[in-house]
Order: sequence, then C-alpha cells, then structure tokens
Amino acid sequence: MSLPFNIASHLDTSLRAAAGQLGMLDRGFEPEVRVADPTHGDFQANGALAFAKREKQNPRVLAQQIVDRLGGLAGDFEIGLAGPGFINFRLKPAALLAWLLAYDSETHLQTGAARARAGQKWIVDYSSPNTAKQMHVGHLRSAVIGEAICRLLAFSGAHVVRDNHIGDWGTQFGKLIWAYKRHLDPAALAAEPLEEFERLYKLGNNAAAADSAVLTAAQQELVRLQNGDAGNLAIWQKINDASLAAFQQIYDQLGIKFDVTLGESFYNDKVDRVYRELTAGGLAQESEGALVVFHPEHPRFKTQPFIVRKKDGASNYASTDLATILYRAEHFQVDGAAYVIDFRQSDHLAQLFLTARKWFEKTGRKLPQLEHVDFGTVLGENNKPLQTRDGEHIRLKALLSEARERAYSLVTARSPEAPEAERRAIADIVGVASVQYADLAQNRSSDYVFAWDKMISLEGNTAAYLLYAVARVHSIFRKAGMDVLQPPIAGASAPATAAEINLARKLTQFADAVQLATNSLRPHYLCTYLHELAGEFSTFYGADKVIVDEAPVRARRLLLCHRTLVVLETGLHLLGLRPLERM
RNA sequence: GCACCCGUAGCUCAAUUGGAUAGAGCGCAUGGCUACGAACCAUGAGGUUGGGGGUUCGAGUCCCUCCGGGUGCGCCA
Repeated sequence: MSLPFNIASHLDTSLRAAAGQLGMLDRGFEPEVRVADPTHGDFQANGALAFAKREKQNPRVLAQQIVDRLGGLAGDFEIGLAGPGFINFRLKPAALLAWLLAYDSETHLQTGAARARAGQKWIVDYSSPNTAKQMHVGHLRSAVIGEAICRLLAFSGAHVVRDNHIGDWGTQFGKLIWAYKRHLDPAALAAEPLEEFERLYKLGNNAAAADSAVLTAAQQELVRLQNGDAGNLAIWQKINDASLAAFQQIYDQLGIKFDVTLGESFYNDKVDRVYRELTAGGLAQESEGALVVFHPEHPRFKTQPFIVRKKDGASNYASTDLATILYRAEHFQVDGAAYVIDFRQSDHLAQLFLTARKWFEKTGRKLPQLEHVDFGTVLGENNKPLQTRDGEHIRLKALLSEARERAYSLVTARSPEAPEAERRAIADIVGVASVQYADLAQNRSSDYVFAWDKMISLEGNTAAYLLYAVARVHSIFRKAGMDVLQPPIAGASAPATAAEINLARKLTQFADAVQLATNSLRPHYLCTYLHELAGEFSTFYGADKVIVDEAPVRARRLLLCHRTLVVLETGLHLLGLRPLERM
C-alpha cells in the first residue's frame, strides 16, 4: 500500500483508529501529529500527553497501548516511544521511495492536496487600492500576501473568487471632477493618467482651500455625481477605467488577475437594505444624528460606535462593507471570506464582523467564516514607515522598476557573457520575485524592514536562493542531455546516503507545509519550508554526485533532483513567483 | 485615559498555536572549485526568549505585574 500525499493526516487517521479501540476517542483524544525534529524521527504524535494529563493516567503506558495497535503502519514506519510519551515515526527508505515515485508532478501534488478543501468556496478581498491615485508601497503587502493566499486556498481544493474591492466612491471625486473640467491636459492623460489625476486632485484641493467658492463648486460636482449626472458619471468612469488599467500593469508583474472588481460604488444601491435590517432588528440606533451600532458586551465597542450611516445621511465604508458581506453570502454563496487588510483596521473589522454576526443571526442567515488577514507595516531602514527622502509615498511602479534594475546589475556582474535580452529576462523575474518573497517570507503579523541589500543580495532566505536551486537542477539535466520532463528514473533504488534521506524526508513534508500555510493563512510557513528544502538540496548536491555510472544510484539521485524541482516550482507558483531555468 | 499588537543571538527573523537540547540567514572565524552552476557547501563561536511573579509533568507561547516600542479610539477609507 502506497502512502497518501499527506502523511501526517495518514498518521492522524491511524492514531484515531487505535485510540478508538481503546475507547479514548469519545473522551476527546487528539493525536496531535506534527513534523518532528530529525533527531527524533520524521513525524511525532504528542496527543497521549495531554490526554493522560486530563485522565490522570500514565502517559507512557497510554502511548504504548496506542503503539501496540499501530501494526498497520509497521510496513512504512519505524515506530518508537520516547520521553514522557511521545510517539515517533520514521519513514523507512522504501516508503520514502514509494512516496517520491507517486508524487511526480505539480498536478499530482495538487490532486493530493485538493482533498483538504474540496467543495469550499472562498472569496479573498485584497489589494483594494483607491482609484485616481497611484499604488504605493503601502499597497504591496495586501497584493502579494493576498495572491499567495488565493493560490494556497485554490491548491487545497477551494473555489476561490479574487475580489478587488477598490475605493472608487470617495469624496475626493468632487474636487477631482471640478479640476478635470477646467484644467485637464489631454496629452498627459494619454501618457500617464494617474499622474494627471493626482495633479488635478492637488490642484482642486489647493483651489478649494484657497477659495470657498471653489469648495462649494466641488461639493456640487460630488452631489451631481451621486445623483447620477451623466457628464460627471462619464468622467468618473473614465478615471476608474484608466486607474484600473494602470493597476493592471502592476498586477501583471506580480502575477495577479482578479475575477471581479466590485468596489464601493457597486454597493451604493445596496446600503439602504442594511440600514433597514439593522434598524428593524434593533441592532442600530440613532446617536448624534448618525446611525450607529454598539456592542454592550464588548469592553470597547460598548462605547466606541460603529457608524453605519453618517449624520448627513451618506454611507461610509462601514455601510458598504456590511452590504458587501451580504452580497458575498447571497450572490457568491461563499463559505469564507478573507480580508487582506492592514492591522490598523483591526477595530473596524472586529466591529464589522461582530455586527454582521448579530445581523445574520437576527435575519436567520448563515454567516460565512470571516477572517481578517492582517499584516504589519513596511518600514524603512530607520524603522519608520517606508517613504522617499522628501516624505512621499514610494510608488509601487518605481519600486518594482528599481528591483528589476538592481537585479539586472547583479546578473550582469555575475554573467557578463550572457546576451543582454537574457540578462533582462532573468533580472525581471529575480527582481520582482525578491520583493515578493521578502514580503511573504516573514510572518505577516509583524512589521518588516524593507532592505534592498537583504532581499536582492541573493543570500539567505531569499527568492534567489530558491531560484538558484531550481536553476541548478535544470542545469544537471541540461548538461547530461536529459529531458527534465522525462527523467530517466527507472530502476531507482531507495534513498541511502544521509543527504539523500534528508532530502527525501523533506520532500514528503511538503503537504504539511502547504496545510499549515493554508489553514493559518500565513504563507511564510511555506517559505520557510521551501528554504529548508532548497538547503537540503544544496547539501545533497555538494555531497553526492548525481551523474554517476552505477545505474540504480544515478536513477535515484535523478529522481530526487526531479522531485525537488517539482516541489520547488510548485511552491514558487503557490507564492505567486515565476521560476526560471537559468540565472 | 481606554484597548490591541510587538519585545527571541551583534543584525534580520523562525519556532506547526502548551511539547523533547529555542532554530535559520546575515555578519565573524576556519576549510572546500581539474566533480553535474562557489549566487554554493562544511565546521565553529554567539541566548537568563525585556525584568519579576504565577499556572503544570512541561512555558518563547497561557495569566498577573512592571519597563520599552508601535497602532487604533464618531461621522476618511
């Protein structure tokens, strides 16, 4: 019997069966299987300890009773008992070989992984910039982390809807339209539309500040827009279209393609229902002229209101966010929604989710699982939010160009003999991947310091280290005149050297890394894994020559190389990075 | 004032959510290219996990309390 894709779940199942025979299952036994330190084994089960503690039994005796009922695993694992009651599992070389033979492509890895969330539907709300403004460094993390999360969820079998919840209905449009009508430079609009919109907005803003007549005129433009004035709507539409086209240039570099772009304007006609239902349900109340929701049971939200309608009657982002949840539940019928948004909006989202829960309860609806995927700030090397020297936001477009340029200098220094076009192509991938990876590799909850040297110096836990490992595998096949798509692995013997075994066992842990990253919505777990895998490969590469005369040895080493390639490339795809064959 | 997040090696960060001797990378020291890519590998030094108390078989992780940093708190999103 061959091992399934996810070995940890396989062990979990067997342990539950054994515990069931002992009558432990209905008393809350949890196997707690996890990847183990190599000194102990490949996987370990800790569940006997917690269970014995609760039941006031001897954990070691308990663990032994479980082990005695794991006979079915004896073919694939060496099973041991250690310490106060840890159960250790070490894969036998033949089992490692069998797993490697079975999972031979990204498709088959995905088939294995896709059981976890088959039938689920998730919507991921990420990027979500404001229109009429350029994307800046503050938009980087949501886009990069959000895309990785989409890919992880999809890989795990979920149907994923990528939603760009753009800010396309702000009060800024009054001043912008006022200026647009009077000061538009058509040539600038054609060349760099967002530059032109920003110039116009500043112009309108300054004029309104200096002259109250202009301010009034701008406010009237906004009212006209909101009342459906055809001319203003056309301008508004043009601004949004141009903005989205400019955003897409960034998204193309980051490998992002949205399924839907449903911004705030989309929910304009859907907020009245929110007001009605919240009021009818007794959840919302008038306060200082506004419609607000309090949460008496909450230490802070009992006094900090959730303002769902402003005193002037207008909606705000609380109203549209509530309407958005309803739309996602009714129209998309999602099981879950992930909001990839800055940690500074934690209060807003907590109030939003709390309000939605009560609202859905009152109205008898099923609330999707709502997750705030928060992340910290991108800091400069002075530990302050990253800015240009004159205190402006750093534009994403410029940041990505600089990444490509820096990578180009490096590639040129390393490989001056390569053709210009090839160096450019490599640099485009390495540069952007470095930025993405630097963001993903760190636990999203904390701030991170943006340091060019660290991310493109190509050492340590960086994109380049992973890409280098990929390039070296390709190189082995290329030099040996073999087709990497048809690796000659027939007759491969089981992993035998220390480096081979360490690499093989690391490969089998891919499933666990994906599951951990997906369930916690934290891509850095996958990054850590891929870095460790690339490290095991480098060690193996240095220790054991692949192209040797002895056929079974050569075949098994080619097998390891090929599977390393498949897992690394699959992992890079999951993070939203593009692999390359040479660098 | 109230609330939330953070504090781990000189630096940047992990630690599978309470598990085994707290691990990586950078930097530092030493060694390795006539071996498939040295953008690499091997070995080594480096820690009172901000301080103190508590919970238990077991705490970087949970609770309390100080210290230090960040963020949010009625009509921007």
